[in-house]
Amino acid sequence: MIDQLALHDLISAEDRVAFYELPYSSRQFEAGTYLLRDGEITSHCAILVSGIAYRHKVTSDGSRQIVSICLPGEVINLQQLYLDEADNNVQALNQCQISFISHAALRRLVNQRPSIARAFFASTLVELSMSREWMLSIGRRDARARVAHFLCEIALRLNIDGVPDGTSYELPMTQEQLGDALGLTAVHINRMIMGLVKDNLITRRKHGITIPSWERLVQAAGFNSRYLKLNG
Amino acid sequence: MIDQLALHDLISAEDRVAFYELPYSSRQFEAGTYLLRDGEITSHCAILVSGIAYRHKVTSDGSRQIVSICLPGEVINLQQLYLDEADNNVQALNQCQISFISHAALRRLVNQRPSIARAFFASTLVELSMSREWMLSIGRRDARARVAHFLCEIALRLNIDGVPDGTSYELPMTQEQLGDALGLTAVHINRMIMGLVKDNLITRRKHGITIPSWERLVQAAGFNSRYLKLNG
DNA sequence: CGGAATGTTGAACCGTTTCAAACGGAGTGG
DNA sequence: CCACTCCGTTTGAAACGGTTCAACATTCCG
Repeated sequence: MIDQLALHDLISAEDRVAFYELPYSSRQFEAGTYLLRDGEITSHCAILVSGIAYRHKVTSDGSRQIVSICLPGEVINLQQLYLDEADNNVQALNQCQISFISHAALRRLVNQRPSIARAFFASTLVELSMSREWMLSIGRRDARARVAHFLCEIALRLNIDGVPDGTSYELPMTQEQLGDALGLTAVHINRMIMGLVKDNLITRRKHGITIPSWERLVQAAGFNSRYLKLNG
Repeated sequence: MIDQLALHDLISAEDRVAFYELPYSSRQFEAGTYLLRDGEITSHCAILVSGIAYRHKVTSDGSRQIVSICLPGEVINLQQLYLDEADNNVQALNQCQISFISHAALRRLVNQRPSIARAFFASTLVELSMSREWMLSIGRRDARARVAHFLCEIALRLNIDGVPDGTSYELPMTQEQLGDALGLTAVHINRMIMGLVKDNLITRRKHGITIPSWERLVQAAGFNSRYLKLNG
């Protein structure tokens, strides 16, 4: 099943059927395995059907920056459909199910069906928009707001219709990974999370996050959901 | 003239002609004027024909992050072709000439000509790739490497065939703007630039940057051009 | 159960910021 | 042509946010 592909509302029912009829294969990957490797040249597009993954890059002296979180429905390596080599890595955070569709088949479909091309284009534009907001976070928000903002973003992307007070979700990331995502140290992430818990902006159980008051967390984060383009 | 649109090599000669025949209008903008405003809904795509601009976002408490530099050939607001509202600002750094093409005309063309759709898609993917590297800079490189890396990127984007030693270019940015681009303070930018000059990694005259040794600057920056996808 | 990975806490340190003051160049008006 | 102002650059000193290192607690997992 590749139902979860976020084809937005831009795609017609007929085109959706055409998409679903493409031949594909499916595989499971354990937490920690690479779904895409820097330097790799792929022949298939990989769609994340279930699970969570992260995309990261590494500097020449070895420090790592996570540049995005991949949620179900996203094509992990759309870039390689038109640009040759991958310049980033994608790694599974928990058990991930991936569907593969050959570049050839997808290119053919995209050339024949403008509405599908448009859907891919739009999803890439949203990704670009998210990465701009991510830059704003890393560059200009202090550590506390950065963590809060990240938690807001994930909450909303997992609950696209809104985040009622008391919403909780699983965030299968270590504090080290959070640090790499937000340009901070694991130690400092820990202190910030502790702070958020102390101020009752979130509560935790293992990797489960609960948000008692969406409004207060949004306030602490300076979060504005507009950049996620959720409402078509 | 909208010749400079970076349509890559992906587009056929025939399609290029079709593109150039689209009706468009052209205008000049002074340094400092907004070419795109947060919240704006546009009916035309704007192509930067000459001049340099920057794209930025602002946090809820007013600090600014520049998220990309726009060079000639780029479509400034491609995002608004498929997503409604702009969520970022674009401002001219020097005198800019902009060509406008209506969304309607461009959509029609893109629907009819897959190779043009592909070119826009590819250029968006490159922009995404650049923004990922930018995140890596802001998140994980120290101030000196960040400045050096930025100077490398601009040098290479302006001289896509390579940067021979002694290359120089105009960078019409204040140190405050550089700070906003790199997530630093104007004061600290100044110290870092001073340091680069002292170590003879760059020389300056007003806003002109000269690179005596590309290799040494690349070394200081930890720069790898791969993410720019310059070679098709 | 035992060992490794992750989370927590404290203290010292350091890169960057902040604040403040001086400097230089470009443009303006007298 | 000089005096004045404005904006951006330069420099110094103090303060701060986040890092580093190190030790210990906890959870995870075979």
